[in-house]
Amino acid sequence: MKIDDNDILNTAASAADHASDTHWQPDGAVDGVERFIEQMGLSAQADGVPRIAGRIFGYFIVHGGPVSFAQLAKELQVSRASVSTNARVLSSIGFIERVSRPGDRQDYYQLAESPFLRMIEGYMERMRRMQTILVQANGSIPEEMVATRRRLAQMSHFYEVAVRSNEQLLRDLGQSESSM
Amino acid sequence: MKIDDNDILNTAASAADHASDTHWQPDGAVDGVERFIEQMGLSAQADGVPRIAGRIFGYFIVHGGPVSFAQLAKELQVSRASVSTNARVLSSIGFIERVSRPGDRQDYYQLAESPFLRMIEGYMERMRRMQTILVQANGSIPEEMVATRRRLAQMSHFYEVAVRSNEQLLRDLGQSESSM
DNA sequence: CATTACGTTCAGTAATGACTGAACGTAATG
DNA sequence: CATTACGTTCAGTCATTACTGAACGTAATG
Repeated sequence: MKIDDNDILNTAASAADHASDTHWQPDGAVDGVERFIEQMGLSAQADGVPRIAGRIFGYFIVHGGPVSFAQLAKELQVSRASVSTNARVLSSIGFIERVSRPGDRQDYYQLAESPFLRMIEGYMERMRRMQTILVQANGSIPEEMVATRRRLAQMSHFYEVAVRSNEQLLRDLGQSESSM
Repeated sequence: MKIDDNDILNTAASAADHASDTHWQPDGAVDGVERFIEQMGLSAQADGVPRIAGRIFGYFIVHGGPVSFAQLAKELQVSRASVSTNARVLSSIGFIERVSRPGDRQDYYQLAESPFLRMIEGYMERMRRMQTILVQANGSIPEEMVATRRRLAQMSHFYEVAVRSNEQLLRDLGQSESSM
C-alpha cells in the first residue's frame, strides 16, 4: 500500500512539472485530480475557509500518504508561508497531522485517520456554543415574555435533538470505519 | 472598556422604548434581549453570515410576530439598504417570510414556521453538492489510483450516511414540532 | 565554526465583502 | 396630476483577510 502511494506521488509530481507547458495535454488523470483539488478549494471558500486550506485538504484526499512541506508548496503552486499557516490550521482541526521521518529534516503531513469525524465534532461544538447563548438569554429574560421564552425553548430543543443526532451519527461512522 | 457596549445598548434601548406601542418589554429585559440579538449577530458572523442578518434573525426570535421593514431598520439601528438585502437573504433561506397587511403599504416580515428545519436542509444541500463533486472526481480518476479512489469512496460514504442521518433528524423534528 | 536547508513570522498588497447614503422606480394617497 | 411613502439598487467607503516575498530564527550538515 505504501508502494501504491509512492507511485501516485511520482506520477502526480511529474505531471505537475509539466503543468506549466501550455500545449501538452495530460493523459486525463491530471486534469481530473487538478479539477477535484480546485473544487475542494472553492467549496472551502464557500464555507468561509481559506481556499488554499481546501486545496491542501483535497490534495491529501488524493495523495493520503506523508507529503513533505516543500512538495505541497511546489505542487499546489503556493508560497511556503501559505502552506505553513494553512497546514497548521488543518492540523489544528484534526484533518491532517504532522509526521516526522527519522533522519529527515523536512516536515511531513498526512491525512488524519478520520477527518470527517472531526468535522462533525466541529459542528457539535458550534451547536453547543449556541446552546449556552440560549440558556443565558433565557435566564435574562423575564417570565412575562412567554412567547419569546417559548421560541427560545424551541430553538434550544432543536439544538439538543441535533446534537444527539450527531452523536449517534458519530457512533455509526466510527462503526463503519473500522471495517474499511 | 464597556463604554462602547453601553452606548450601543442605551441608544438601542431608547429606540425600542419609542416603539413600545407595538412591542412592550418589561423593565430590565432590554439588555438581555439586546445582548442576545447581538450574540446572534456575532454567531452569524462566525459562520460566514453577515452580522446584520444574524441580528435580524435574533430580533425575530425575540419578537416573532409581523414586524415592519421600517421598524427593523429603526430598532436595529441599520440602514434601510441593509435591512432590504439581509431580510431578503433570510427569507430566501426560509428563516423569515414576508407577510402583507391589507391596507398597509409597508412590508412586514415574520419568523417562518420552522426555520431550523430549513437550516438542516441547507446543510444537506451543501453535502449533496459535495457528493456530486466526489462522484465527478471518481469518474475522472483512473482505476490504477486505488488508494485515491478508496479515500474518495470513504468520503462519499461519510456524506451519504450524514445525509441519511439528517433526513432522520428532519423527521424527528417535524414530529416533535407538531406538539408545540 | 560556517553553511545550508528548513519552517515560521511579519509587513505589505490585493481582493473580497459588509454596510451606508443617495438616487431611483413605483404605487398608493391628496 | 402632484405628492408622499415605500423598498430596491448602486456607487462608494471602510474593514477584513487571504496571500505573498522577504527577513528571521533554528537546527542539522560540512
